[in-house]
Amino acid sequence: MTNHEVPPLLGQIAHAVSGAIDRARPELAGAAPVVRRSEHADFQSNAALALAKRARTAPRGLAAELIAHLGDSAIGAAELSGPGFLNLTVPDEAIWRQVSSRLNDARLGVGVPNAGQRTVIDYSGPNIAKEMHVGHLRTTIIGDSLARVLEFLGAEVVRQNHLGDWGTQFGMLIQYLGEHPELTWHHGEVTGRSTSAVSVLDAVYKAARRQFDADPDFADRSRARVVALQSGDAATLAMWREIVAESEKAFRDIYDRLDVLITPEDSVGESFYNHLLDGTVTELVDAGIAVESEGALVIFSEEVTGPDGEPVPLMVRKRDGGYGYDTTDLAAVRYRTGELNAERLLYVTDSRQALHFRLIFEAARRAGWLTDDVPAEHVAFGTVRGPDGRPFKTREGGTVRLMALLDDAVTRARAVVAEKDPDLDPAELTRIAEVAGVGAVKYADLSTSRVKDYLLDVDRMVSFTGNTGVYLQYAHTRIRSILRKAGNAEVSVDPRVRLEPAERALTLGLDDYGTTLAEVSDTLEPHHLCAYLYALARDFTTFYETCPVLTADEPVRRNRLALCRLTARTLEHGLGLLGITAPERM
RNA sequence: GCGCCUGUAGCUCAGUGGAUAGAGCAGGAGCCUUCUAAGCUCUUGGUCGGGGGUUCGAAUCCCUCCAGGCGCGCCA
Repeated sequence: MTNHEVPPLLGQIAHAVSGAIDRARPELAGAAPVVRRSEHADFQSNAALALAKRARTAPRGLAAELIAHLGDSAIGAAELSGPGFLNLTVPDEAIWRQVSSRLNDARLGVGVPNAGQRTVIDYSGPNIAKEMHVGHLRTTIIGDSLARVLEFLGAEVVRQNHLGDWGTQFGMLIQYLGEHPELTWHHGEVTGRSTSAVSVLDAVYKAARRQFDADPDFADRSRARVVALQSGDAATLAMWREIVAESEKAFRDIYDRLDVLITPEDSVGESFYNHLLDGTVTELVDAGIAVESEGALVIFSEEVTGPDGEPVPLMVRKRDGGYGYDTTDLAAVRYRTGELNAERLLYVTDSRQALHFRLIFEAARRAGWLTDDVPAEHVAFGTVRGPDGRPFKTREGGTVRLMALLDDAVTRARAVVAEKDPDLDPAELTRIAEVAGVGAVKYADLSTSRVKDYLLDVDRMVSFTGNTGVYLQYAHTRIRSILRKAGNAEVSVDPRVRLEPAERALTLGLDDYGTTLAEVSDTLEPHHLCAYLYALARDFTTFYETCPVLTADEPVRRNRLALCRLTARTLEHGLGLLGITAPERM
């Protein structure tokens, strides 16, 4: 196994066309070669069309010049077509060698363009003592996939789970629990998969809220409890810590089941920043960025105005002297760049917070915590809606618990799997149903562009036909089946074998993997990876239908086995970067 | 009022200024003595919200209008 990058053919071709441009028209040196995959050949270059005007010549003539200057390159054949397209074909041998090199590389020949880039990703961020619901699904799944992709591309990823673990609501919760010692809410005391300490706490919180609104004496005691918490009263803090710990156990169950990589060590909640808030505010005041207004301390935006035409403020310190989330987020930027040495900051939250982060980033730049070479990006995503187009809710109008959604998906997956293969032993059935059900939920979420509202339809997700996570898993198991039957032997490639059309499409697709991952890194859109893997699985299926593997004569058989192995590895790896398991059989 | 986002087939969605706008689902017709039929083949279906403009070329870039969603100081 090697461990170095295998440059994609597309890049090699682009380089060759660039060279031709430089030689044919030195005054155009450096112009983009505009090379793409093509329906009419392996690749096409549209450079002549784009450059004809600058070169003061007809596109077809310029295209012909480029062909003449291609010289000795990776290109096998270049053909002039239409108004000035260059149709470029790569020799079969060169394509087979790509397969061979990738197969022999531990990283499938993918490079590390993000090498060493310290990237802080803020995602998931559930609230302590509250159930995780479908609203947390997107941030958790998208953030986790991005973390995996960036990490694979060499970035030093720092996950930050910005837990909602601080605030006045804990006063009433702690007070209520203290007044009701008969309540059982600890992890060990609560049984059943769909109940947990946090679901009990969620209910307790609602009860506390009701009493808070109805009983002025309790409200007073709760306010006193908030003061006790903030001033560090030992007993109150102990209770708070217990609540946080119990909640984190429940989150852990969800994260385990979702198979996401975030760990307790990544939990850096709002409370963590408490000791940094005073310093943060002082710095902002000293720099003249934060100013007093109506008794509060605010930062007025220099870019955005509100309904009254006045600059929109960030609330740095409330009139009552307290700090809100604006201050916490400012402190977090300062900490992440100053202490964690972040070179890239990502925030995976819903799109409604777009203005908030715009203001935070603007203020952080003015304060010098963010500089031009440290990009801070709000990785926004749309609202989760139900099949009726309205925000996803239960029939009663409540939020849908994430664990209940997963239970539902897995239960339905189990029914489908049992129907497809009635002889499956129960343990295997359970395993496959889990992987298929959870995979379906994740794939459905990751496979559309983030920013649009996301329509969550469990029926559609677990129908398991067409463009779903299961299609990819199924393609992978079919390949594994072939490889098992072939004895899982080491494979080698004979580059002299002629490529069938289906093999050609598959190999050119396999060559695009690293390019696709780089695109995900640039756009922070995991759906590009989904689309890539789906196309790859389709290309494999066409190959599977038209090119027999096990019954083929040598050396065709060996080459096809190599293609199977590389496709299986690419699918498995790509699914892995989406956080989806690729089982051996299903 | 201002700002951000969205508008592509009946439905859900792709679509880096390039050749005939693509998938899946749904509808119609077929394919299992042959590597897993969770699959495959064929087929029906489009004024790319409307109108201008830039360009040899626009779903894509610019302007404008329409429709929907979200946001705009003491909740996160």
